[in-house]
Amino acid sequence: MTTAKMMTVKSRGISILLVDDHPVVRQGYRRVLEHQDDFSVVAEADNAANAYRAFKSHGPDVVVMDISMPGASGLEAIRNIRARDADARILVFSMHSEAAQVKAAFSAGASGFVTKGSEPAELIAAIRSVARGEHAMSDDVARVLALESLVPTKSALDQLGEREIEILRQFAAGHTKEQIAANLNLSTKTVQNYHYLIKAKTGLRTDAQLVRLAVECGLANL
Amino acid sequence: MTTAKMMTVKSRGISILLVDDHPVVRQGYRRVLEHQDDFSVVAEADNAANAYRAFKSHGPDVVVMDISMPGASGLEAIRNIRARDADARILVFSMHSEAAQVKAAFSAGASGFVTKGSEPAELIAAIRSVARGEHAMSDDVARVLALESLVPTKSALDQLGEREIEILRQFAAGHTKEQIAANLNLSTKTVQNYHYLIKAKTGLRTDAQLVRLAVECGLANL
DNA sequence: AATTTGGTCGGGCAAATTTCCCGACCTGCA
DNA sequence: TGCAGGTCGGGAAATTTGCCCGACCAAATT
Repeated sequence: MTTAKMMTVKSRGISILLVDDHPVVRQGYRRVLEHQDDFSVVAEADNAANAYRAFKSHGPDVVVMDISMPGASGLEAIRNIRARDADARILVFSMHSEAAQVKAAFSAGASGFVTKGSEPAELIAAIRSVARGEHAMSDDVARVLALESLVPTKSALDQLGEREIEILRQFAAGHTKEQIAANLNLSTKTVQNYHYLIKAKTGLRTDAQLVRLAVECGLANL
Repeated sequence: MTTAKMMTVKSRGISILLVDDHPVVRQGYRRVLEHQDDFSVVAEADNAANAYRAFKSHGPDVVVMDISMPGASGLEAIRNIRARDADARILVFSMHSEAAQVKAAFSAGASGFVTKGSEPAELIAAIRSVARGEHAMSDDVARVLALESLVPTKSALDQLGEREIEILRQFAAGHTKEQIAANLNLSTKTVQNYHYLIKAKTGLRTDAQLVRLAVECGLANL
């Protein structure tokens, strides 16, 4: 819709904002990307807040963002950026390729999703795609998503309700059932019941497995 | 001891084997490192087994390795490589900087430890150091290690016995107490007692917190 | 309007587990 | 020789889990 203003800023290349909390990793991407003649990394950020600031001041064509960052979720950053500019093109670049995480990213407003397990060429192609206003994802992500759209609900997480997910998140974060109950204004018994329900629905037996599930699905960090 | 053979291979630069399970990340490092005139990345590997093979066939001056890899632990890879060549120089390049993980890496035979949160210059300097046969670590790692050598036993893990650590590891991996008991030829009761003891010693209350502790200390992956 | 569906919230109760405390064994060490 | 500390498990009370149930409410169906 309002792509005109973009055009005025730069006529030939694709300007990129890099967001990742690891300096060396950022440097690496920067070199990989700048090896392309038409790419130019105009800014970097190491957290969600700085990403938003950098986006405001540089208005890059594409934001390449690692969503697993300390503090505010990368999803938050995506929402913030999109709230300010509904035309922003954000390509998330993640370690994992859980269907739930991918969906969350897209529904937060991302235009693409590439895993760190992809070949550099895939990343580069994806950046070109989202710069063109298209959506893009790496092959492995597409496969996971396709597979889970065929098989009823393979992802184990979307068979969980809103409340269950919230409790799982807090549980994985290390909170006691009493703390969770207090946080959500529930009785301890209810939290216990949810805890049981979550295990029943996911088929998991151990609390440790629940934590791993939560981490894999991007509900918890570390 | 056997540094002579190294000398014959290349007389001027530092040859490097890159080990990381993410292709794009590897590409990034490769570019960062090859930007240095005297560095040359002679091989890459995406897991522990390939790392060992690549080391055998290329005999690089320095191995730069991410230890958080799927399958066999990176620590295992370090031990394997050092078992074959006690002179091998391995620089581990990790996300975390937990004292326990750092110690584990060094006792496995690593020559250096740099976190991904470090500046590229630190990585480069560290590679030069270990190539010279010295030990190296990034500032943040040094700080963590120094701090924990000053404070009695802050690291929560070294107050745990051998057996307790093993049980914590298996527990964090998602195994049931019964499975753990079976694996170690113990009664379920004993495993329960250890589980209780671990929580008592670490001051942790929740199973989820135990998992996080284990992951932070490099006992478990993911 | 009536009903079905599904998420949320919690009580109840038997069975299982946790929480502590205890004793026994073995090893290294002073 | 004796003590400290890691390993292994029993016992008993307190707590939690596993599973089932009913109640409420909101949205979707009929």
